[in-house]
Amino acid sequence: MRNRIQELRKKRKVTQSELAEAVDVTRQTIISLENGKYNASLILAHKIAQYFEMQIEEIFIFDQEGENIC
Amino acid sequence: MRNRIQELRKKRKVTQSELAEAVDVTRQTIISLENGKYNASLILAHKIAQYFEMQIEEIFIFDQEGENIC
DNA sequence: AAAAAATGTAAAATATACTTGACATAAAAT
DNA sequence: ATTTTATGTCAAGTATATTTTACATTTTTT
Repeated sequence: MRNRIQELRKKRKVTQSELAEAVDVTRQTIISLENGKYNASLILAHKIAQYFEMQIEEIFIFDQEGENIC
Repeated sequence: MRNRIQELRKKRKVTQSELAEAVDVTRQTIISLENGKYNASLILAHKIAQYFEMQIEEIFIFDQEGENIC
């Protein structure tokens, strides 16, 4: 699963700190999400989607149906 | 945050075990989600949404903007 | 009414999301 | 060129999601 956070954030010229504060998490969390360290929780995903005024599915991309790693 | 899993599941006459298997989690997880014990992860929310052929936001309801408990 | 299927509870274990703090480097501003 | 602002890394700690197992209760089927 990948996400378009960094892309959207830069497009709107918003800083990691600003986004972090807006959605009420640490800057560290934003960094980790942008760099694919882990996935956002549903609540955080929702807050981020609201911030960008988009649907969750437009920001978080769940490619190839079978999400298998094997 | 509440969800419509149980409602949708019953409407389609599908059992907890069946849904659990379909989205690849334990029956326990479905029970806990339906009974509001905790929130689904983003990936699970997505799998469930796909199962019901709906958008995540149509199934998981994030009421009153300020999600504050205080 | 008895058997079977579906739902629920509880607790311990593991996995993953998120925080905190301290420090390093890159980019932008003065 | 040097200060400031933005981005990144690392590690340890806390919180929350998910699994596993075993058992209890309710609902449905026969």
